[in-house]
Amino acid sequence: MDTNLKAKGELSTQIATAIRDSIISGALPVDERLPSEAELCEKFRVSRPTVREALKRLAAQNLIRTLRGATGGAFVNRLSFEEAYRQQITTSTLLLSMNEVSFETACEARYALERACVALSAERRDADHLATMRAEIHRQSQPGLSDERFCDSDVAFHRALVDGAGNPVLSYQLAGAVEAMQPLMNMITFTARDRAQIIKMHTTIADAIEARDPAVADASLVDLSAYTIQLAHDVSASRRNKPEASV
Amino acid sequence: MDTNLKAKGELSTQIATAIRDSIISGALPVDERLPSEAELCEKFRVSRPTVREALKRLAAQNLIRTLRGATGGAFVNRLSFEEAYRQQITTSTLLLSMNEVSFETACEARYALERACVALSAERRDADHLATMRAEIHRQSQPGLSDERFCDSDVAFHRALVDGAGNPVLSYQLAGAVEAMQPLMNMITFTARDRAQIIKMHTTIADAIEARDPAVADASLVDLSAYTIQLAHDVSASRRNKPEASV
DNA sequence: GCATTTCAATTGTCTTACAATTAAATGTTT
DNA sequence: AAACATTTAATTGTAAGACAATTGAAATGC
Repeated sequence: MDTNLKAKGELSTQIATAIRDSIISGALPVDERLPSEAELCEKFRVSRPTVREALKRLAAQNLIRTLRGATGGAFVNRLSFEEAYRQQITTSTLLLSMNEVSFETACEARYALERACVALSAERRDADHLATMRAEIHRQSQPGLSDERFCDSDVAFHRALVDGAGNPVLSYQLAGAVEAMQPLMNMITFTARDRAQIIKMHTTIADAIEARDPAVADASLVDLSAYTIQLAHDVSASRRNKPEASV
Repeated sequence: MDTNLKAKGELSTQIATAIRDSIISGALPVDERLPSEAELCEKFRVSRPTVREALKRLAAQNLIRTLRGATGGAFVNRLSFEEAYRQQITTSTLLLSMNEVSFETACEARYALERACVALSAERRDADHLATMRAEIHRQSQPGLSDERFCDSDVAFHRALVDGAGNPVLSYQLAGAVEAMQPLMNMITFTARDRAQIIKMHTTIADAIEARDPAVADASLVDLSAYTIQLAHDVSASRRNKPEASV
């Protein structure tokens, strides 16, 4: 670990950066224990609160975990795909909510990325992925299902579709796109008729995946994309006509 | 801001979570000033170092920025696409380096995602994107270019290709995939012959984008993907044959 | 040999104090 | 009166020391 800090910005920031660099460069391998806070104070010649603020920054990025007790301390975290998923979902969600991204733009991105997976998924999906997709379709067909549950199931369906590609990097990238869309999707209250349409398209996709037919799977995903955007248009149009009802 | 903390985990974590929830829910809008540290101490009934650790966590996620001075304080940050790019790149880089993702897997993901953009890019690219692509191809053709600069230019080329789709969400998603690959790409030392091949493929792609021909652009991207993976195979094979030279 | 207790190391939190920074208020000079 | 310099107040940044909480390991007792 390099204890020579660049003379720029606040101390806690500099220390956090120095440790982060050591982690990224591999100088501090996964599960390695960092020096205790007291030792870090000596190394960097700063007080303990300053060191702690630096460590909290790293903890917020899941780069380290801290344990109390005799054998406690700060340890380098392995950034798991699970944690990366979560981070990406929250980042994507904030990005969409803070930058007034239109539904069309987000939707286009989502389906474009998802189309990148279907060909691979049609080739490689195993029985589990297919079973999950069928199960979610069945869940979506149940009459009493709330809108929220329907959307959850929708996400699960597409997640299985993406995971079928068997590429964890792809799954990680898609997680943000798909899940961050959910709040926007929830704004569209599906009617029973809409649900029937969507379930039909899901079934077509599942059939194509089962038949290992990438072309049909891709085509039906394009249909679903167009239909979703059309739905959004209809909703926003009806809201413009009846603005008083759009509370 | 909800000052009722759930009795779980550490105080600084709870406070950070409470404030973060307020930001995500929109209760604290962008550029809103948070209460001063002293006020937060009173609200949450904790000491100032604890409040500060919580604020540092949020600062590490770019959720807030802090300014010193009379009118200083912590302000809610607008999460810009730029910052989201950077976060995603570091996350993706760590993910790839810590989880022993194979070059094939990462490469497959990257090109699959990129293929999702070319069709849109062929439709929508403007003169600037095309000019950037041409300029980078020209740069790549220069004889004395170092391997590192060549890779930089490669990234810039693909970045322009992706940006041509005119969808910031897509650009954001791709940034991580493309840039995180660079360290892996750097492991492959391109020979002059390899460079000529790659430049040829880049030219084919640029021509197709200029002609607004999605099918040809997609096909040449597939070629480039296959060639890159082949190169990686060759490199790893030659390393297996001469392990003593792979220091 | 096993269970219990004690202990020591470490992080979590609190208190108090002071330094650094910044903008506004105030005073001073032209 | 206006421009400039100074002071002041608010706020974050850093420091030092203390104590509490936690936890594994060592010492102790049976």
